[in-house]
Amino acid sequence: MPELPEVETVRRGLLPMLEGRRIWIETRRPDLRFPLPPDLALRCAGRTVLGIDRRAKYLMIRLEGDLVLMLHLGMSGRIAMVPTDHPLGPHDHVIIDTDDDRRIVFHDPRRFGMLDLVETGALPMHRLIRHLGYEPLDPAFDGAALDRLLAGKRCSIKAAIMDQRLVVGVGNIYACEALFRARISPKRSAASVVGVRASRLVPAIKAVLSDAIAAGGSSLRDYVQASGELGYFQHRFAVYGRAGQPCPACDCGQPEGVRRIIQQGRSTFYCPTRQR
DNA sequence: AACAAGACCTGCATGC
DNA sequence: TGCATGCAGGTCTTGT
Repeated sequence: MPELPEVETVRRGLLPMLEGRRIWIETRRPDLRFPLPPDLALRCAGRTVLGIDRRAKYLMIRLEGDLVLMLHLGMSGRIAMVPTDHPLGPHDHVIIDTDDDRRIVFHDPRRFGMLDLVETGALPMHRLIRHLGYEPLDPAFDGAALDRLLAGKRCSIKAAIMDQRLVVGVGNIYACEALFRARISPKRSAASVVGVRASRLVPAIKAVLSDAIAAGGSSLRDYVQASGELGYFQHRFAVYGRAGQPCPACDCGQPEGVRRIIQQGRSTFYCPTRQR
């Protein structure tokens, strides 16, 4: 269920367990979104983890020897720390064991997730990385950048901010939440978001993502202790999943409340009164 | 060139 | 209970 905040929270949870540790990988199923590199386990065996970065929704586990283990959680991917004698299930596809006897499990029922091993120098040109747009929390992603990205775009503003070639990390939930916060209708054409609307959107995107990361970070320690899972947390959304409920920010006076529509085959939630 | 639709998978909630 | 349907937080590929 990961968008950028969940992936970032996984990164922060994983880092203290893996940084500086030697790791051994076991692949229990070769076919995730695409086939795993066949020699993945062998090439990683016993290498030390130097650090973990994030680019878009990809985790980049940096290994000694100029290798990077790329991990994407897809729709249903989860990372958990489990005891080494914990029984493994049918969807526990990849196991990472450390030299201090910890075990990390990558669990992904739908198998839209992926894992790849690339040389550090080749990473920027990796086919899945090459076309990615701005990091939304990077200061370089500002109003002027958004203006350039949206100019001439005829798709909806929601489709635009979910387009990973423009800005990364914003998935279906946080697209809805950011547009709500910026009071912009998700149906509006991207190119029509200019002026005062555009000036609200960049801060809104940064704020919803930052708030969610903060919420994940604050719950992470307890959550790890409870279940072993890293990076999943209860988070309250203003509009996502709240069709029919009253708009939390205005008194619309309409009985319908938060409206649900379909855009690009995905559910969109918004307040038609507040968002224009 | 830009956009929408289809594809990939499984699990879950709902309704008959 | 069984079965069909629709839905789910992603994104690459295909088709118009």
